[in-house]
Amino acid sequence: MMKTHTCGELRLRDAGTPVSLAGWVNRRRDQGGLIFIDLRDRWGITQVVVDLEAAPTAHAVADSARNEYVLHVTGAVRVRPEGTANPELDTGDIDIVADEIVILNRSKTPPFYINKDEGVLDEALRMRHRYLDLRRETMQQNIILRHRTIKFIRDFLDGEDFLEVETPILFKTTPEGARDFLVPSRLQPGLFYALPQSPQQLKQLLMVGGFERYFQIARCFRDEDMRGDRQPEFTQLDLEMSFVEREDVMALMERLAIEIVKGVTPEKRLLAEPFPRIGYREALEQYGTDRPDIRFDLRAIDVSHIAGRCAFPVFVENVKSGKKVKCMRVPGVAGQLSGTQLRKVARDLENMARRAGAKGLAYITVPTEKDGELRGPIGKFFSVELKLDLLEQMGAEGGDLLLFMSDADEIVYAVTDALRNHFKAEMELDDDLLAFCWVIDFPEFIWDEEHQRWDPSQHMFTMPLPEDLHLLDSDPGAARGSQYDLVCNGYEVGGGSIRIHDRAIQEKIFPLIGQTMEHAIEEFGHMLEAFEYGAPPHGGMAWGIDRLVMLLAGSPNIREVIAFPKTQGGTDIMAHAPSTATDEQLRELHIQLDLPEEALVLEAD
RNA sequence: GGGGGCGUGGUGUAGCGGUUAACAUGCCGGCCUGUCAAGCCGGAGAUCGCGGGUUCAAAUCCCGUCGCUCCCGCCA
Repeated sequence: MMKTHTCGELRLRDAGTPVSLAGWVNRRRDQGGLIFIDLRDRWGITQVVVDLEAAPTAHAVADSARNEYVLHVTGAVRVRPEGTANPELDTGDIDIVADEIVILNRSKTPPFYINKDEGVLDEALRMRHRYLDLRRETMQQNIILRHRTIKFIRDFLDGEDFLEVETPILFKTTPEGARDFLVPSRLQPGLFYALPQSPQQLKQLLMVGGFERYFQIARCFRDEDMRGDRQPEFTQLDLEMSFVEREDVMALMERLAIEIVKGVTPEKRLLAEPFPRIGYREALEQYGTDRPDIRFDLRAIDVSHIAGRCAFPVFVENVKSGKKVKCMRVPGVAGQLSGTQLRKVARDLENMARRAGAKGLAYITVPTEKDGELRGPIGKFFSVELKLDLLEQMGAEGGDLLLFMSDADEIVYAVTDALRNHFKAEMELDDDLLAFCWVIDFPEFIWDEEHQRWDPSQHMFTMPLPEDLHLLDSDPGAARGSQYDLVCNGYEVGGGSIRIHDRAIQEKIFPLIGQTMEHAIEEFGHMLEAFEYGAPPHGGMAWGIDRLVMLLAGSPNIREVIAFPKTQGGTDIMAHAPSTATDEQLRELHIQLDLPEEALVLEAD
């Protein structure tokens, strides 16, 4: 080995030890006769001192070294002279007096700073030189954190008797409902593999295969548009258990989540333990989304029974026709604003509501003085008695801004979500606070207007809640699934369900979701057949590892915790993927291109 | 498919109709034996993403385009 020690481990106790270190020049300080080099590796930084008189050859080498050069240093550990220790460095009590320095490799001047964190850097530049970006301390820490998280999960599940089993990447379309990535088969002309959107089918078949407790750190592929929390390929903790009910899986998974946080990022705090459980319907009604960030308490509250009696015609008519009037209380804001400022804020919020589909956004402000009038365009429509009812219902205090939404449910949800996200951005929430919650009682199906049929809200193998099984025949829309989603700080970090292991129930699902039995058998016949050979009751969960690590790292997006992520356009601008195939390759695959005119092969820059 | 943001020396920014295109840092050279964001002195480095238009005059205004990004659709 070229190194006797890492650059992060030498201390006072090592004084006098002869050592060999190797790493990158993080920074060089040339004093003339004395040169200091901060040598960096992934474990830390150690200061190397080179004395012109004591080691003239080493000094000459150090003189020519530059940032990011790769050096091998031989010397001895010495306690730093009185008053020159650096408390900022773990190794700051000592330095290495170099006897010999070898340049293992030189480096061009890097295109961006590796030795200091400048905050926001152009992502295209970072991606083009990702191997350099990865040298930066934050990226090193993120990737290390990712490793530790996955290691922790493996150890935990191993301790719970789970087996890690690999499943194919070249497989067949899976029932998640996203667009598949296809891989043409050379041996079977005209046929295609689909990359798995998740190992969903395979893990269920592993249960039929008798393994009882399976997990996998599995790469998954979905050909959909990107977001900050979505990549076309991403990593799941995929997991399945036999002979369990919903509570068994949830309890184990909750314990895993808590232990990950405590074991991997002990500096983080959990908002609540046990994790709160929120019904899907309740989540939509109060937060406007099925993945609420419960670190802050802005909620939409139904005030139809009050607003329906006020004199504002819109509210009265909406309530009469069965629509709700919802109210969101924004504490304090109005009290701090002048009339002009308030009207501007209200106008901006209203525009936001319109973009979310609403026709408008009514508001009132609560007076700071007792017995004051409600202000705002619709304040005058509330009598004194109604005003008191409203303020009590909302728990409103002087200076609060009350926002009113009244429209079709979906629009009110969208507005609620948009408003919450807007205020969230202004609130500077604490990233060290992890607000996990479970969202449960999802509907088994969601109505698809476009295709006029039911769609599985999770996937077609999700078992309805036992008490709702009878609804499959009478009122499928009312049937709840056994699904559970694990949400943290507004991100869905995982989800799972108890699966259907009974072919009879499975066969009821297909026609409801517009699948003919013939088609179902063609695509999923192997599943149906497997269920006929003693499939055990089973259920499981899949976690988005990228999102989980992102939250643990406090990163703004999952690209920060993925070594080589893709851009929003699905490309890798370092390696230029995707790229064209040669005619030869295409011929072997029996593929002809039929490109739209404008797509004359854009080789990424 | 749609809406928004950004693009100026290597990097991060300023400039927003007439400037020698500014500042910091980095880079190159010199000085310096206890620095650690080292310091001091000197120097090089930008056709302002690209194309077109408006104008006597464009980094600046307009249109288009490319790249990155945020969001909606899509996707759990």
